[in-house]
Amino acid sequence: MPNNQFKRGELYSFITGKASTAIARRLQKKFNTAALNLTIEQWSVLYHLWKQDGISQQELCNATFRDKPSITRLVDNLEKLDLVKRIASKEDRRINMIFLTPRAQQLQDQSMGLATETLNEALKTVPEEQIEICKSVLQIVYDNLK
Amino acid sequence: MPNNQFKRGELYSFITGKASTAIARRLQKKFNTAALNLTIEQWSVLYHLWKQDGISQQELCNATFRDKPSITRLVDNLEKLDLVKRIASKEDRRINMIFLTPRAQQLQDQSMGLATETLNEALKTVPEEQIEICKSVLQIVYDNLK
DNA sequence: GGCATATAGTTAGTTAAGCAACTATTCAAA
DNA sequence: TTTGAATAGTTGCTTAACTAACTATATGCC
Repeated sequence: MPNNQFKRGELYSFITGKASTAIARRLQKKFNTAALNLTIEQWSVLYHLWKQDGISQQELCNATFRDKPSITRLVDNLEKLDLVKRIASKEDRRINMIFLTPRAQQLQDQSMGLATETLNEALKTVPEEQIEICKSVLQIVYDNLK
Repeated sequence: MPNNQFKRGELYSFITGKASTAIARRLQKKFNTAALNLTIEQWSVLYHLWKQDGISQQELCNATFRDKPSITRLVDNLEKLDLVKRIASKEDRRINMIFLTPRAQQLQDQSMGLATETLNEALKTVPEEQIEICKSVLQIVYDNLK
């Protein structure tokens, strides 16, 4: 396998993910400006609960690509913020089912709007077909390493 | 601005950067397996010092897209590992110039080889021209938000 | 039934990021 | 020349990530 396939700067950008970092920072700023009092990581958990409420912590791990301790603490903090509740499953008492509170349900439209707005700003000058190619490359990268 | 330009899954991947996260995790595992005792973040600082030794902490902030406290603490930890030294500038005593130790100079070839190897694994099934398009899109995203 | 194994989640310890507030030094303008 | 602003770096606080070790529950095999 050739060791000189990448020029240095390219290598660095791919590994450090400065584009996605920039997107996350911009979205966090919008959250702060809107006084949402929500981190991007917390939002990423709510994101999956808005799709499907009442899933287990393990399912949140899979959905958000995080390990179990990370989800434990994110759920801890979301509980403190009165955004989710842990409810023990009756069929399997090892499992916590995570449910949105009414407070969290209210955040969906506003925060998803800000996320869409951020992506529109990030991609406003990029042709649609290049976005598709970029997405597919990133998906392949993820699949290759998973 | 249209609020429905992105499907949900696409939005999420762009914001959370799961591809670059996967690359960083894979590289970290290679570092650990090779007993390099180095975090990806520490490596990213050394990366710029290998290009140019003896730059200031502020220049490291710009190069690595980190804020000043982050660099302060990364340099703290790199000093503890005997990988860099802070040397106060004689022209401007506010400035710390950061210099690689011989120990850090020895890490360059091995760690850069592992980084290249990781990218080759990540991108092995992706045509060259799609990699170029992906890179350019990510650069535009960064520029749009900077 | 009982024991080994797997699974769900938690806790502890280290590293790192972001923000705000702070010190020290330099520079520039009155 | 002194005073105010800008710059370089540090510290404290909170949130989050990863690893390893842990508890509790469930499952499956004998």
